Order: sequence, then structure tokens, then C-alpha cells
Amino acid sequence: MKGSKNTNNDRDWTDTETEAWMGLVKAQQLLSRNVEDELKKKGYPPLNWYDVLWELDRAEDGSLRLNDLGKRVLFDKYNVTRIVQRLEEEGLVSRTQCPVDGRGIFACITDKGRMLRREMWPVYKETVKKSFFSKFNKKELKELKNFIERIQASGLEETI
Amino acid sequence: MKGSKNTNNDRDWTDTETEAWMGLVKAQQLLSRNVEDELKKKGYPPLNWYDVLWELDRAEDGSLRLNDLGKRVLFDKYNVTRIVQRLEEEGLVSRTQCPVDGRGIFACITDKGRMLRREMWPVYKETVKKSFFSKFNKKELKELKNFIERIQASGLEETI
DNA sequence: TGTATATAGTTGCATATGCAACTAATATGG
DNA sequence: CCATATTAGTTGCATATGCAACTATATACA
Repeated sequence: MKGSKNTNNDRDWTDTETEAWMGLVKAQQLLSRNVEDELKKKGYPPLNWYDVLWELDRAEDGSLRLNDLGKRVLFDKYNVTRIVQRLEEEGLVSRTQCPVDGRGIFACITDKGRMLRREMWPVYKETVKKSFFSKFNKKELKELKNFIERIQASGLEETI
Repeated sequence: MKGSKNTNNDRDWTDTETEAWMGLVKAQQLLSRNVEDELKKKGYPPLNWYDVLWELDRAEDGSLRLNDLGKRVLFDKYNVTRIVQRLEEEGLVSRTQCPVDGRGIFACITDKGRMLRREMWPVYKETVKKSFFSKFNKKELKELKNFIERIQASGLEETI
């Protein structure tokens, strides 16, 4: 009625599976939180903003349809509307009507936006490097990358 | 002035690093979202709740100090207060004063709470199995687990 | 012992997110 | 060309989260 491994007719995952899953979730949460905290500590905006700026910065002409942007950063459309609105208020992004599709709106990163992203980058970079990359050598990292890519590959289809 | 790899004096991460990092973040977000959606679709409460119930269910006596609980599920303390409050309103958890530490509060899972968790489990389980475990064989999974554990190990210290 | 400091938990207020209903524009199919 | 269904984006309202200030207990230490 007790024992250390209690309540276990849940034993339909192996320990390895459970640990892999839990590990993945916690690891990502921890790492993201580290970055988030670091940014906050230095007075920068949240990770969300960085992600959006980054996607825009690297996109053709520094701009994307809200729709596309949303897919890339994995935000729901109403959140895209809102974050872009906030970014616009800060002058980091501008919004323009799409000429060919009357429904479409482009978000376009401004110089100020590019600057900000560039300032945030070292903080981001160093944190991830310290708490993630530093744990692996080149070969391992490549293996890890390959593993992770396999998850994603089909994860995407699921969501469509 | 253009080219496909633009804006790149950010080249202080290798491609592998960038992809590993981005992959990790996106993969976890996608997977969690899949689970979340599946739960919602079947009329169950959010993943948050599941995580809390799970930690309590497997804990000694089905109860934990809010503080400990928070550490395990990676919530800030005010969010612990609140989620436990909501769970209590639903009769899934009860709160009791800690006898030895006057500041401490225990959250204790109720039978109803255990039941609910058990009902949610198959949904959770199947989703993760389908979108995660199914991509790997036993050996690979173990490797992946080991990788991930390495991140966590030190990630935790960072946050203390 | 008495004072200072740290820890556990809560709460008010501001902000962010989720949901569902809405507008406007495009695609589809007769 | 018209009626209908889709898609992009927005918005009001409810809920959840973050922050900072607060209470109460516990610990440290002079």
C-alpha cells in the first residue's frame, strides 16, 4: 500500500520514456526562463519580443505577413496581432497593408527594432551558451540536433 | 546586399547550435501544445493542472508543501498559491497547515483529484507517445534522455 | 532575549493570454 | 455574376500571469 514507487498502474511508459519527456519539458522551460531572467535583469523586453524581432530581421525585406510570422513563432493569431501592436507602439516594427491581398498585413522591422534585437542578442547568446551548448561537444551537439529535428519534423504536421 | 544568408554578423553560433537550440524550444512547445489541445478537445483541464496533480499523486502521502510543489513544477510561488486555490475550489486538492512550520501550507490531492489525473493520463500518454516516443527506438531514447539530463543537471543550479 | 534578516505564502494591480464572435476580403462553385 | 465558404486579422470579455508590496512565522546572532 505504499513503497517508493507508488500508484503505478501508470507503468505504461518506461522510466526512460518518462525521464526523456519530463527532461525535455523541464530543460526547455529552465533554459528559456534563464534567458528570460537574464534579459529582464538587463532591462530588456521579454523573449517573445526577441523571437518576433529575430524572425523579422532575418526575413526577406525584414517583413512578414502576420500570418506567417505567427506560424514561425508559434503564436496564435490574436497574439500576433497584439504583440505586433505593442512592438509598433515602441517603434520597433511598422505595419503595412499587403498590396496583393487586401486582408493581409505586413509587419516590418524598423531600424530601431534591428538595433534592439542586436543589443539583446549577446545576452541571449551567452545565456544559452552557458547553460546549454557548454554541456556538449561538437559531435554530441550534432547528434542532439538530429534527434530533436526528428521530433519536430512530424510535430508540425500534427498541428496543421 | 541580399543573398539568402543575410544579416549575419550574428555568426557566433554555428548552424548546428542554432538549430539545436531552436529545435529544442520549438519541439517542446509543439509537443506541449499538442497535449494541451488534446486535453482541451476531450474536455479536460489544462496541462498545468495535470502537472500539479501528478506531482502530488506521486508524492509521499499525496501532499507537498506549496514551496516544494512550486520547485517541482517550475512555477513561481504566487502562481502556486493560485493554482492550488483553483484546484481546491474544484475539490481536487485540500490545503492544510503544516504542523511543524507555522508558515507552511500543504496541498494534498483528494480522491477526486487522483481520479481526474488518472482519467487525463491516457490522453496525455497517447499524445506524447504518438508525437514523441514513436520517433525513436529504445537505444536512441536512452541516448536522448542522457543528453537532456545533462542540460538539466546544471540548469538547475543556475536558477537557485 | 531582543533585533535583524530570511522564508512561506498571499494579494492588488497591471499586463498578457485564451476564447468566441466579429469584419472584411478572397476563393469556390453553381 | 451571385451566393457560400474560407482565410486574415481584430476585438470584448473572462481568465491567467507577473510584479511588488504585504503578513506572519522562523532563523541568525549579538
